[in-house]
Amino acid sequence: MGSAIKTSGLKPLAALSPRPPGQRPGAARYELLSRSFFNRDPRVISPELLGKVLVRRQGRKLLVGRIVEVEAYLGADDPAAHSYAGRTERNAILFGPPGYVYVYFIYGNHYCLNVSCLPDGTPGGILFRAVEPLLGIEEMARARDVEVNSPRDLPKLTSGPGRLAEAFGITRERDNGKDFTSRKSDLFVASDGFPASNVLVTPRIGITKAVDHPYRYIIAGNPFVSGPRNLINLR
DNA sequence: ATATCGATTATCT
DNA sequence: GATAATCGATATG
Repeated sequence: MGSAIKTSGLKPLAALSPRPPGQRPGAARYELLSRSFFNRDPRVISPELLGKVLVRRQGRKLLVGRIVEVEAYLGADDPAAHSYAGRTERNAILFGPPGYVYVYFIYGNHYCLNVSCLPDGTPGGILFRAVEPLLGIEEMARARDVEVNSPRDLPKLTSGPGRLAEAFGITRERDNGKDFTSRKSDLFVASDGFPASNVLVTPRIGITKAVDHPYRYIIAGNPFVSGPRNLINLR
């Protein structure tokens, strides 16, 4: 506590995350993603999720981040997935209908945000690994207790699954089970018309099982992608 | 720049 | 009792 947070005047790295021509962040029109969008294989959804925006309504404030990195997790075929060993109380959301928020707590410290995929009864999900902050940067900096003095500091806010969860105030207690496709929800995903480009597929990171599968999807070159810069191994 | 390590707790064996 | 879909700090080149 107590460390000053200076964000006044800071803008998102607009050059690196272009919007539709002439559109400013506050003017974005968000189009919700549908239930059927998530009712598919997470490996098909993942690249389409890149470039979409994650939105948190916080009272009057809006927290918005451009999705730049996700990972797909499957069911019985995927030893790295939480659903691999079958349904439990913790992972129940992954076995439910598509488009719902799955949050888990890890390493005694961090929350991670996922969305359920595939039809009711078939497990699968997508882990949100990094977003580029667009709106609510001051609020994110406060939530992270990070000092942002230059654009170079911005990745500290939302680059990494634990970081983005903290920046958006995401916890299991607060958010697990929410409908990701409802505007009534205070946490949802939407399209603002920005088309994802330069999508690259790599092996997933931070796991010890099934490390060979290329199920990590990133916007190549985007500075908010997490992990070592060299971990952009093509497969 | 890369490598290693400690923190801290819910969940599962 | 061990592990974990992580992070931040420290050490070393």
